[in-house]
Amino acid sequence: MFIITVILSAAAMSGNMQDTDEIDRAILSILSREGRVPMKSLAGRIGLSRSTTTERVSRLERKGIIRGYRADIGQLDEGQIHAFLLLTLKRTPSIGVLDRLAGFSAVRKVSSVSGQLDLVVEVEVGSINALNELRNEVATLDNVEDLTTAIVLRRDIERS
Amino acid sequence: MFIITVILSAAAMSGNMQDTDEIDRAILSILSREGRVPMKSLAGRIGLSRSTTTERVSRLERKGIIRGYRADIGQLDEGQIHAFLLLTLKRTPSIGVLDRLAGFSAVRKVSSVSGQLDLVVEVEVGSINALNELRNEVATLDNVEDLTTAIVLRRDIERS
DNA sequence: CGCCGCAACCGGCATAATGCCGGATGCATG
DNA sequence: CATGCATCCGGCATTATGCCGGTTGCGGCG
Repeated sequence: MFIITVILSAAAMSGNMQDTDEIDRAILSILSREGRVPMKSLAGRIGLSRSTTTERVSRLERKGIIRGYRADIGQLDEGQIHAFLLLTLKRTPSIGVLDRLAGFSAVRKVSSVSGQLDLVVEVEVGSINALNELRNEVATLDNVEDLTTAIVLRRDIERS
Repeated sequence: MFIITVILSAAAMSGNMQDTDEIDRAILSILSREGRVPMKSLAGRIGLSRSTTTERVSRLERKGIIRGYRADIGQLDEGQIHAFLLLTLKRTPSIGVLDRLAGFSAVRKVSSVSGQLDLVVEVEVGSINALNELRNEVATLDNVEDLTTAIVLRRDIERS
């Protein structure tokens, strides 16, 4: 097999398409910080035309590399209580539950995990009452089989 | 101070402005899931005009309640495995365990929690083998009663 | 009690961004 | 050297945005 070297108009570097190349990473880097930036200015920053940039972004979306765009919600009213909700689902791919979870502003992070658990949900609320309400709402979501709540008493180690 | 009551054209209910009212919460709920939705369609969904909706969103941004917009990236840095180690201790508190955990460079975050669990440990390793070794080392630490490992398959939500 | 200011709302118009094409280019392949 | 393919660009009709003035309901004040 020959070495596939593509010199693109002296601007882009070599790249076999396939997955994410240098340009895609630049796009992801920008969009992960400025999710609402217009395609036109994104294009300008990475040095491609608007239509090409749009096409690349759509491809990243289709491929699932960009799963969506989220507004980054700050504290609604000074949340202090952190907790983990450990969820077991009845059926495991559950888009519905994720959508609902994303709707709670208290939800900070959701991870799909292997093992008996299915989701680790990190939440931040302003009061124990709010936590209880959230807990009840999450527990009664369709497809949620089991829910364990663990309130963070102390943050012992936090890096990076 | 008097109660500021705003009756909005028979559509919205009462609400004191000040912070976030019912409508703002609707906006946040939608934007937290669809960060790139056009203002026009956002407006349509919450039942206000485009300009009013835009003004509300800008206010949320100015107030810092919306911190920004992020593209939700799937796998960004490949090769890194994230996992939660859910620890139950024989006796709590246990300074010894925390010291030992801090000694592992793979340990990213440790939270003391209430409930049946005692510690939620977030780790980041380069391979499944590394995770297994780490798991074994942690499990055999003095004072560790039980250890559940949950590998993060996918990061579904991550804010801030 | 009428007037003013304010906050929240709406609609409209010029400008900017988007969606959707067709067409060019470079490269591997038969 | 013709064909297919991936990538890129530009242009035009459509849509969204930024910015403005105008309306409405209500508390404050003379």
